[in-house]
Amino acid sequence: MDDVAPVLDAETKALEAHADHKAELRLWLRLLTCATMAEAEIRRRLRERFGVTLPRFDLLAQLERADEGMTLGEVSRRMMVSNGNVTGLVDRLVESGHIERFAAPNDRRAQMIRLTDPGRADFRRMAEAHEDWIADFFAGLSAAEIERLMGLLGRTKASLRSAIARRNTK
Amino acid sequence: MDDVAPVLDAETKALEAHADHKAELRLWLRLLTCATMAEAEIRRRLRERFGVTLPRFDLLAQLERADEGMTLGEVSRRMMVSNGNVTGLVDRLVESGHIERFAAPNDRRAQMIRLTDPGRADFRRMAEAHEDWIADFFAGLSAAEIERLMGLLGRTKASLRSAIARRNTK
DNA sequence: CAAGATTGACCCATCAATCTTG
DNA sequence: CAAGATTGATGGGTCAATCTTG
Repeated sequence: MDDVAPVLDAETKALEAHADHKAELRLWLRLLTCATMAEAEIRRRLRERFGVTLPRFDLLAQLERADEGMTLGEVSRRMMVSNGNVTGLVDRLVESGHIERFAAPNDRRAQMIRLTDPGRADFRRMAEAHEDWIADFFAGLSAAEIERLMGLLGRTKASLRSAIARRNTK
Repeated sequence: MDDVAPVLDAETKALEAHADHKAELRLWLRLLTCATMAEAEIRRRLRERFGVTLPRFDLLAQLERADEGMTLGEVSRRMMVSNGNVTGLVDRLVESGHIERFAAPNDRRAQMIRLTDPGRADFRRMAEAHEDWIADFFAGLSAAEIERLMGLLGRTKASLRSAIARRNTK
């Protein structure tokens, strides 16, 4: 017994200091793989078939249902990216003719942007193809499986929110 | 009836040309949100607590169980990023002292890299914290839920693979 | 010629600093 | 001083071109 006890103690100690969480780690890697595979394929197809990048597509999507246009700050908040990032994206989308800048009424600090007519037409084609691609990505799942996955990912999202909120209090 | 039929026809036509796939689209957005939230939080914590970026952490992780080192090409394939990208990452990790370059035996074209001793020690601390963070992210799910999610994501991954394979044949 | 690595052009992302306006 | 936008430094990603070596 003398030669066994130290090993058990070491394992117990390790378990207290740093418990094993292989199941969660494997789940995270699988979730990440699915998201990365799909996103890479979307980028590839947007580039190949429409000559556009995903961030540009995302910005156009934000703009599509804002007929009056939006300020750059609003785009930045909705896309959850930095202010400076939006400035550069907007520069390039103005350059390509998809959107146009105009001054905000009532606030001389703010720039607003909106889709041009060709920009809107171009985006509609892309959005339609995009929706078809996504449907194809999940074509191997039944409607019931899609439903269950939605539910579990909803629970995951809530769990993530809590964990991220906990961060700032430790 | 005369005023109803045209509407039905229009809907039928739209359905044929471009079926509606809202459930899949919502599922994709939710999956993407989960992955993005978790990844952003991991980047934030790696930066705040260890002063390291996620790509650097990923490269160190690839290297950890290759005591003999790896070629840059092998790292590139495993991380699924381009060759040129790896060159830059390696430059910065050599600069910070985490890894070292050496010439491959038997092939004078190839560069190899391996962890330095301090690099390995640093990575071990990060990896342990990383595993704890992930466990915390999924703390709101039961073991059974984790199991079901793993299964559904496995099916999703398979569906994605098929869809991506289908791409090149259309 | 093909494969390993590097380089340069470009895009996307962050942050910190700055300028203008409320 | 706050907030909206821009700029510059830095890091990470792609691709195409190049150089060396198998």
